[in-house]
Amino acid sequence: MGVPRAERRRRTEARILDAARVLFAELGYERATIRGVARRAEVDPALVMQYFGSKQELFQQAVRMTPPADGELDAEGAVEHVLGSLTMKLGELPQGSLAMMRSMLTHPEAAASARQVLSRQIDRLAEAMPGDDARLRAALMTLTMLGITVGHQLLEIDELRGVPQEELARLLRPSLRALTGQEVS
Amino acid sequence: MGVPRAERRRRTEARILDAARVLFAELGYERATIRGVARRAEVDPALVMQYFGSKQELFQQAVRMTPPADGELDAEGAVEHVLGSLTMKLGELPQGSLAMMRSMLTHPEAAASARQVLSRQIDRLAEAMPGDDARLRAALMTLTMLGITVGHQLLEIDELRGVPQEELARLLRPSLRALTGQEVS
DNA sequence: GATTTCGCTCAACAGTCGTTGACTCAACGA
DNA sequence: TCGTTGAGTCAACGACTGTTGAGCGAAATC
Repeated sequence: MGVPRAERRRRTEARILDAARVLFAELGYERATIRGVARRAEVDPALVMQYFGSKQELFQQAVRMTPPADGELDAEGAVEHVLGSLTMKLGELPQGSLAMMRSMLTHPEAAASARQVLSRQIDRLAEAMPGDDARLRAALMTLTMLGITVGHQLLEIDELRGVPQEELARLLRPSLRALTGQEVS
Repeated sequence: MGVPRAERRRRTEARILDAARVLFAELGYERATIRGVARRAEVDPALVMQYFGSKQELFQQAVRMTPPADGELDAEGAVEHVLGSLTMKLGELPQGSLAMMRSMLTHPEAAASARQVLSRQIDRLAEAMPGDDARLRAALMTLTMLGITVGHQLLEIDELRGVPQEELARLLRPSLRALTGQEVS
């Protein structure tokens, strides 16, 4: 089989990264082992080290993702933007995001990464919202979605199993809208 | 000093349990070690095993808590009940709850325990809410609070740091109320 | 006061983990 | 064709973990 060396290398590296994402997402940073990743990628554990240097760097590479391009939003667009992230999440939330979320409570590096992602989202929402406590309300919106995503994707709460994303969006829209508007004392 | 044997035993056991709760809450199940718990309780690691049998049982004992007694609730009381759990949580959320939450995404046993606690809360809220999708809306309310608690207590999101609980309750009340009421198609 | 009980410690075992260095062998460039 | 590079493997090290059994010494029992 005439597979060039560079190509082979790229494929194996990708296979390792995919395996790492799956295991980190399923088990979290601690329980996922280099040996397990290697076994799933059909590769020797030492090769994982040779390519990624350490378990820590493997995790960072597996979790790294491109931040979504941002445009301007108004208050109403903010609600739909948050609900949109829900829609994406209920479909095929990227394995890397799941890996980050799975470990964010127990692995310091994952926690830092999660804080950064959430902070970016909060910034974006706050710009679109009136009032001086806009950041606080934006944070509450973001954490609301975090809770629902955690409950659905990671804890697999029964009540959310198999509920179509449109219905969730429909139920959540008034609730999120209430966090957007400026209250009257 | 004449401290009776039974009393001494009880004190040491309590010291170990307290240490376990703190470490499980700070580090999660995996990173918290029997040796670490023993060191913090100023005791030999073997004693922890002798008293609790295994790390798993130590965790269960540390996390076990008495479910709050439940009375009747109406739809409006449900919102205040959820907000009340927030109030408690922002003050001195018991170390055992923090330990459970910290590990719920990475430790299967903690996940099961969390599901049970959340399920109980969902049941309680659903009874107080009208409509056939009451359980779903109750789940969304519960997960909303979970997200905010996680963000505040475990991820320590900057935006929530030092915000008085009354203001959080004030901002969240309309949002939660929107999840309670029956929508008109 | 002698004996038993038991809270507690000490030292070690077995397993798993991340990580490393020496090695094999096929693809590559001259 | 020959030497070189580099993808990939093998076996092992050292550290850390949960867990165990033997033993010590003071409190309890008679």
